Amino acid sequence: MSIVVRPDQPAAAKPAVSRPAARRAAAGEEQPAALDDRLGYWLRLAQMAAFEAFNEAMAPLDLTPGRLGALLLIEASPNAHQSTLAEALHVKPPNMAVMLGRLEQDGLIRRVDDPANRRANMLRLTPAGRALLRRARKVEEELEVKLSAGLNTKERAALIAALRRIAEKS
Amino acid sequence: MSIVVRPDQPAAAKPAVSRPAARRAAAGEEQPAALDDRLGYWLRLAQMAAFEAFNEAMAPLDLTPGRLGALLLIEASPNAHQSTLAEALHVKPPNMAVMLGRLEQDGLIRRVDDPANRRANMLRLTPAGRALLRRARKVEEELEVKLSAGLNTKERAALIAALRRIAEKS
DNA sequence: CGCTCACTGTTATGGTGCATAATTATATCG
DNA sequence: CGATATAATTATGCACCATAACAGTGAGCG
Repeated sequence: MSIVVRPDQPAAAKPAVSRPAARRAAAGEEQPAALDDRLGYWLRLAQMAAFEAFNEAMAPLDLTPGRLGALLLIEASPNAHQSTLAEALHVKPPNMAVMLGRLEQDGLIRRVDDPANRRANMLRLTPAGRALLRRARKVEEELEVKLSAGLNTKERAALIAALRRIAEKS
Repeated sequence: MSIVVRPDQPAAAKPAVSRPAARRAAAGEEQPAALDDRLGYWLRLAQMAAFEAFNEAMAPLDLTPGRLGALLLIEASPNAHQSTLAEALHVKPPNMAVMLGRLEQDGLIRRVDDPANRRANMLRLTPAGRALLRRARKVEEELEVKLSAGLNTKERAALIAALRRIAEKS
């Protein structure tokens, strides 16, 4: 992909104005747009591509990253409370509530009153939820393979480690 | 961050950091959290962290990733058309229009009629736009340093290359 | 006990980003 | 000329996310 945009017009007038001499020297030719060696920029584009691929693959299962994340965590930690889940998924409690409401309506999870704390709900997968999760895992594996195509195992691990360091910065 | 949620045990010991699936498997535990060795998952979290850091740093300049990207591209490619810019930034034309409208209102860019095509606008930075860009570059550099802290030059390059490959998959 | 305060979850509400559809003006081509 | 394509814009709707306000419950303390 090209970052530097070429005006349709043969640009008779070069900028001639102050163009910060960042590191244009390395490119040798025209000025690089200063966008394509930015971590944040590629992070954004990569995430968008991954998101799109995910949606496409999971559409038949009616799963979004958030929904799948919730199901996975509920499976891994049955009887977890909503607030705990919300924190783990970086979702605000109000939005967690509506999302779980939909999951429950779809018959994928159940909310069981916690006898030890009648304010709280314990979350559990229904059989349907478990079944969906099995299907999702297959789809997700293929997706992961596609995403990390071109990366060997070691590169992939390094990538995840790097992303993790960035993510855990805040 | 911990992926496996423990509701009952009040997380006696701090969950510490998440544990890679491999280590868990070696430890004989059978239920992996299944979230923390996913490219898509960490991509999302890293992007969120980067986005947050960006917003915080750029708030005084009233810049978003999109706005900054537009300014940078306009600087690099003066007289570019809106549609070209929209494509480069992965923004739909309608949204590009309102965004550029705001940039123009803020006195950062100008829309000049293209004499060769009276439907199109040629985009240029105003002096104020150039000035803001100078400030933004400084902020952005510090930000980039923070983001890639813990990564040496080579690792950073590898990370960007990997992200790029993912982004360009679609 | 009764009061206050913290917590769990929920609903209501608003902003923002992004997408599509429709509109206007211009360009291009048969 | 007339049909179709392009560039930009406006209008509109939706999904996501955040905050605020609320109801029900638990827990500490005089």
